[in-house]
Amino acid sequence: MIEPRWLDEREQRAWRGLITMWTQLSAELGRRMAAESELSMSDFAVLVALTDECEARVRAYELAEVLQWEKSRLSHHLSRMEKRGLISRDGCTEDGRGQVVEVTPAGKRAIEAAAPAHVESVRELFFDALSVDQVEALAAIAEAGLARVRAAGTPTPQR
Amino acid sequence: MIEPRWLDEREQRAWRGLITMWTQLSAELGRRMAAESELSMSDFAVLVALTDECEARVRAYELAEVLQWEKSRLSHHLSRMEKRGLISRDGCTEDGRGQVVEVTPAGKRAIEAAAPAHVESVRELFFDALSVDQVEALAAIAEAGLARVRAAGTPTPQR
DNA sequence: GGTAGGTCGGTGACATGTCAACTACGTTCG
DNA sequence: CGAACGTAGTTGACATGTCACCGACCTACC
Repeated sequence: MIEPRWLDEREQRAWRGLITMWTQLSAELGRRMAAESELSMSDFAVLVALTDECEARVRAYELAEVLQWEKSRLSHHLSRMEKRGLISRDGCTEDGRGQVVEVTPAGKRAIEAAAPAHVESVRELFFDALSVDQVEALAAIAEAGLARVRAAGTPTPQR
Repeated sequence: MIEPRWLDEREQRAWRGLITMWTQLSAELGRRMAAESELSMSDFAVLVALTDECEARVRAYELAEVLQWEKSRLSHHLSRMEKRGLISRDGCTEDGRGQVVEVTPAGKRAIEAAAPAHVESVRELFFDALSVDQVEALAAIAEAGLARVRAAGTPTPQR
């Protein structure tokens, strides 16, 4: 067995730092979101995706694409959100297999109520700690990393 | 209601990029770890924490501290790992409330078998995409962000 | 001694995410 | 047409994580 290329000290710092930072940050954002609204981070992500689109009605597979979620996860989550009245689903006329997802008025109200505080939190907990250069660097790092994962990752999980 | 300070385009790019990159990266690392060993990423994290310590026997609250996990999560996870024979727990003689956690030989074998491939994956999927400067920048960003979250975050979740 | 309050850890109910399998429909090509 | 294969989405079993709460123990302080 070949001795693996262990992480050097610098990489170790970056890697463990990234893990801990992300874990803590997303946990805290989630707690705040839950405390101040009736939404979880996942609910929020779905509503953002639905609201971002120009079209009000979005095909489920497009949603999965945008969110980069497994179709199964999306299906389960949409069921829960539908039960809570945040979104609605209807069969698709052009494609008998398809489902079309739409935000309900209640869903729209929910995200509009939650968004401002969430953005504030993201700033307070993260961006306020960074310089403009660091933000720029982070964007580049994220893009490079993502490209790498996409290239090397599992050919097709259950999208 | 004050108009919130929405994210500008640069921040948006960094933020969404970070979310997607991290989600995909950790998912792929998890899939690989699961495919090539009997461990999940969480199991691995626990074993690393236990193995990193100079002492072979570690108090549970120390583990929670190092991992930055809620005590409840740790307790559940240790139960599962104990059932699978990866770790063992014993009452602590100095403190009647305490538990002392220890890696079993099977646990040691498991992490030693899993670690090389995991490091390779982390390199292949992430660090190989970054320059030395970017790694340095990332470490700084992670540290700045973490410090901010720690400072502003919820005073005491259930650690 | 005793009691108030903090700390360590566990438990149960529940929310969420994953995988594998399945149904139903669409597409291609003989 | 129709068989074979691909795609959209759902389902159920299960692993994991969270919250609220409990119980045992420790530490001060009277």
